[in-house]
Amino acid sequence: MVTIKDVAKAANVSISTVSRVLNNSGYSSMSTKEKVNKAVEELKFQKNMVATAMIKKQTSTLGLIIPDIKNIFYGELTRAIEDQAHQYGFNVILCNTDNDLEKEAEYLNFLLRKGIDGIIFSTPEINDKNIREVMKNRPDVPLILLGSQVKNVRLDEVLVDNFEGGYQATAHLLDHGHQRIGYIGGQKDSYATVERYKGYAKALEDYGIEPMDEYLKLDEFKIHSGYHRGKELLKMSEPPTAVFAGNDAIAVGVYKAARELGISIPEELSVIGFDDSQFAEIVDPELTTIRTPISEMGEKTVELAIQIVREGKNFKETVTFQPSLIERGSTAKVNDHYLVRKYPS
Amino acid sequence: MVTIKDVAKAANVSISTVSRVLNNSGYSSMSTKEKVNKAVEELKFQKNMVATAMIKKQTSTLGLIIPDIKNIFYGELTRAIEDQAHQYGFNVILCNTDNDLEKEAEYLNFLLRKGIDGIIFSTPEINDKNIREVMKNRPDVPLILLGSQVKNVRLDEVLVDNFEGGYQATAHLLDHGHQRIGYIGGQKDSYATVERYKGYAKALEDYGIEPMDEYLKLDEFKIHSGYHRGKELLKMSEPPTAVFAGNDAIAVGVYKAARELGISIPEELSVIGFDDSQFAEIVDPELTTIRTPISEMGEKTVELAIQIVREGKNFKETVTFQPSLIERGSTAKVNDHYLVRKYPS
DNA sequence: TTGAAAGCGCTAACAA
DNA sequence: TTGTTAGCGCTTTCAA
Repeated sequence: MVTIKDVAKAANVSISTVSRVLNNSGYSSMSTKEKVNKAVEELKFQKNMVATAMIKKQTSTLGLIIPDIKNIFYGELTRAIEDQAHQYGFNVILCNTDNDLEKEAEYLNFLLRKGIDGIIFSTPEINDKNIREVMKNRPDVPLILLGSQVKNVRLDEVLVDNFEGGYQATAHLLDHGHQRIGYIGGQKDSYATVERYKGYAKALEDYGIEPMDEYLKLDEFKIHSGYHRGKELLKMSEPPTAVFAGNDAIAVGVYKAARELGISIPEELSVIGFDDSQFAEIVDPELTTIRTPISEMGEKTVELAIQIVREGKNFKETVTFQPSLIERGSTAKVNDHYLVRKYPS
Repeated sequence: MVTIKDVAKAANVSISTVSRVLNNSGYSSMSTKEKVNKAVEELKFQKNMVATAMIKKQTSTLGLIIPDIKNIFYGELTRAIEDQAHQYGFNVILCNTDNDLEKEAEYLNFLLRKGIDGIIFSTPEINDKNIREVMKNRPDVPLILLGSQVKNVRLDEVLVDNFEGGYQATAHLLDHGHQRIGYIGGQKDSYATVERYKGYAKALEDYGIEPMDEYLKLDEFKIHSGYHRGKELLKMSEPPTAVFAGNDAIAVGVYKAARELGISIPEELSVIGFDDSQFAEIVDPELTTIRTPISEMGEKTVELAIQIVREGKNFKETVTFQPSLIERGSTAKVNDHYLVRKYPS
């Protein structure tokens, strides 16, 4: 390994001089600069960042905590984050926790000991236990929440307006004449699940409809959840004519359930998703969904994180992005014929 | 920050004693062990891994180079790799290159300077330029190829038998009576594209059919490629009755093309994919595909990498996994009626 | 404008 | 069984 020492020897200067020209700090004459740069090139010297990290206490790496990178939503989010981090000269260490708090704690421990410069949390169920622990023991490490909030914890947060999204989705369905609208959410304690539900309930209320408990199902933000809960919904004696799925994966599961039951979308059942992930354009009919500006949120999060790292202070800022309705083929006017056929008198 | 020094002071021993009990190396009496451990607990001491890395020249982190984590195939692969790495106490730094050699070089540079212990390469088009550079300048850093081979470079490799997979896929179609079979591959120079094509061609040959250039399309391993190339294929005056898609994403694109042209799968067109990714079970009908044992390959790769890191030598081993046919609903017997309808006399 | 020297937090001889 | 000491490769005073 070529070190600064080798460069110093080759350039016939001291290592501190080499360091100075390498970092463009302090003074150095043009001629020594040239000498040093020449030696650097000849020896193909690359500064060892571990040594720098030890002194500066900065590693130019961020930790990213998510439940599962296989989940397409996190794939898109992670890509945006990694790209932006790369722009700023940072690397990201990926941590998949499966929402397991112990696993999360292990990762946290590792990240902290490796001296990462900041941690981005993006898990649906954020339990404050680990977060509080980190805040207490390592107040120097920037933490940023992406997509979720934690009760009673004040941190920088980047969110999508889930309430608004839930409202838009439900209003869209109501505007198409649907009255029996199911909601299949993710984890019960998830911020997104709760907020989207609130938007859903508010829309129903505004349209003069009482939310029915039977139409409310909570599970996980996964395909199989949508499938099972969707089946439950569709097999009811008075099934909903439309389903607001907590995310696109759940919507995909609902498609599958409907297919198996011979129910066609959107003729007999309208489905609306959330996120506008890749899934939305793959299914047939293409999925009407609420777009979460995933990339923008990822980018903003990294910018915030790096700003905090550089300026050394949390802003305790909350940045909220607005969702938007993307209308495709999975939602349509409620079909009275269907109602008649399934429930004659 | 609590350091080993603080612990030493609290336990009333020297720092080397603390280091010894921390690492369970050398001798130390039961009583001092207890003293030290107590101090460690009280102070909540965590060993700074940056300092250790500097001395040991090991960071317990691996670099993973892929084209794009948004791509569902790499999501699954990355998850398997990260999990296994975590098992061994390693972290992984994610690098998305978009197959851009310059970007790849940048990442490589970073990883090397950060002292990562090994690099896993998993990109379809592996150009040997960057790899050779690393091998030359940093022969001490383990490199492992996952999913691809590079000409004239001998490295540890973990592969799936692409030829066999291509053969199986094509034979399956041929067994169903198809004679006009299209192949839509990924990047022209990609190892997977080429090997799968060879398997395809060999199967045709074995069944006495001459491969036709018009039925061969190459693009990228992406949905839109499958869509565009699929349309080209399906709009031919004598279109194929079956398509072997180079991967599941391409197959999804073919579905879309078929849908737009009013061609139904599998009645009028059989489609077979490759990988058995999440996409396969989402589409309707579910996709018949060749299963690549993604998780197993990811795990094996990490095991190899860590073995090399620990034992300090490359084995130059090639591990090949066997693919398998997963039959679902997208392939069926060739439909003579269709042929007649579309080409009367 | 440059160099000597101390030190980041830890490990590993070596001596005691 | 323990402590002293010399580094790992770099940055950063401080003197010169």
